[in-house]
Amino acid sequence: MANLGPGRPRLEQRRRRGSTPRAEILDAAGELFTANGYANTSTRAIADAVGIRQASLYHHFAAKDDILDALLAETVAAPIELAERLRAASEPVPVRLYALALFDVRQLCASRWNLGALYLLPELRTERFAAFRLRRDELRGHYETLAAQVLAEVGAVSVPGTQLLPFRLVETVISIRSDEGAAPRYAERTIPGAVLRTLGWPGDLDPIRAEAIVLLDHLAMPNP
Amino acid sequence: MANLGPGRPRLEQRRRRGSTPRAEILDAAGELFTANGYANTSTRAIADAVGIRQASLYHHFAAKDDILDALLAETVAAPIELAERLRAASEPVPVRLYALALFDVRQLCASRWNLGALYLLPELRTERFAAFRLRRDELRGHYETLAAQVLAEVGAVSVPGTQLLPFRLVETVISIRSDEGAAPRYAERTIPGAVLRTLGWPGDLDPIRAEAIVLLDHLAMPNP
DNA sequence: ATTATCTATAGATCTATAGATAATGC
DNA sequence: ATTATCTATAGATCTATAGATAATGC
Repeated sequence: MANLGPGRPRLEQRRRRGSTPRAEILDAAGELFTANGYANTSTRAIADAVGIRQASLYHHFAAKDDILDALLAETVAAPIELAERLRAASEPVPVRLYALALFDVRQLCASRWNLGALYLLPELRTERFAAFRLRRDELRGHYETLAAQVLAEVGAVSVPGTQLLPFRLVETVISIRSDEGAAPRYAERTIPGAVLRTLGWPGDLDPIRAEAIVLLDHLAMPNP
Repeated sequence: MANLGPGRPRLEQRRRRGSTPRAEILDAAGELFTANGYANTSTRAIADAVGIRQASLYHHFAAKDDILDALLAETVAAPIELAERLRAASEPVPVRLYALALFDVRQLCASRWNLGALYLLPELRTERFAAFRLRRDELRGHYETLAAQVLAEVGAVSVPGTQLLPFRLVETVISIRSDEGAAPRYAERTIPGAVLRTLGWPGDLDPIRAEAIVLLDHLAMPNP
């Protein structure tokens, strides 16, 4: 009801999740980019979905690609933050890797839009998105470090490149969710478990999972 | 040199791989769609890359999405054909699943363009691509059937959804290749191996791999 | 004065169609 | 006659900028 704050009033009512115009724009753009594609989504379509004029977008974002960049940054911030906290944790490495995978899978499943589907956009290869690529590389690095430690613990001779699979396995949630329309309930058990299995971890997964859940609770990551 | 066949001569020389105009167009479109995105690639850009006028494309394809459809169809035809032949094979199930994964990974690594990156295009959700989606579902079904048989053989209590992972694991080649610019050499050993490991297959992978390679040789699939 | 919106528009596209033209093939 | 190309263009976009307007806040 209230149209608080300064500025000329909108012609249309607020309709989007988010308390600031910026958040409203990101919500609309997230929906449209994932539903219709980045290049196919016009700034006019975003503005229409928010209920403002096309030109008004440019008060909040200097260009269309700044909207994409903001959405992408949100997708990696929390898992990177968690991975950094996990470095200081004293739990066994398999528990820490399981916790990272579980947290990431949960976020990929539960996020309002399947933004991970944007990772393959050719636009991300341009200089404009170099910073985002570095952030995603950070996250990938955390996965690879933990995976290499698990491999070392298991001690079996492992096939080259095996430590790269956990990160990729977790991101299969993106294509599963894209193909099935929603992420299936079993993903958050199956995929973190498969992460340890591909590394040759032979033990029972249930206690690892239980420890990982407690650990996540302790680290108190804001749930997505 | 020769400009054989009927029709008005081109203004520019042939420069694309492919002996027919159709093949030349698909080669150019494959490059441009994967490098710059489908929506970002104009029919003019494809025509320029082939060395013909924009309008001349429409003699070979009725619309832009027909070009995409033709490219996509090529990516699933060979693995589906192989999967069908594998049903009649007498080798143990793990060998057959390994063979399918190995063949598919090899094709995804070696194909001239990383066309799998187009699977996440929002355009594919439209009615226009319903036939392609069905074909890809066929391939996924073959993976799931073989995976379920391996799970049954292994006999361990498995986590729900585990039989869906092999198909997804194989397709991680697409994002690996997209991120690294090329598919790494170890993918064709690591990924088929990981497929069996996620299903709980406990044995030595080397003999399975050797049998799978012989099997592929026998089935004489045209190499991509 | 500052802020968030609005209206209007420049300049650059893009897809697909209509119809002409220049080869080969019968 | 058939085929593959060509030229020309309609009609529909799209992003970003310039500048006006209507609120709040000092």
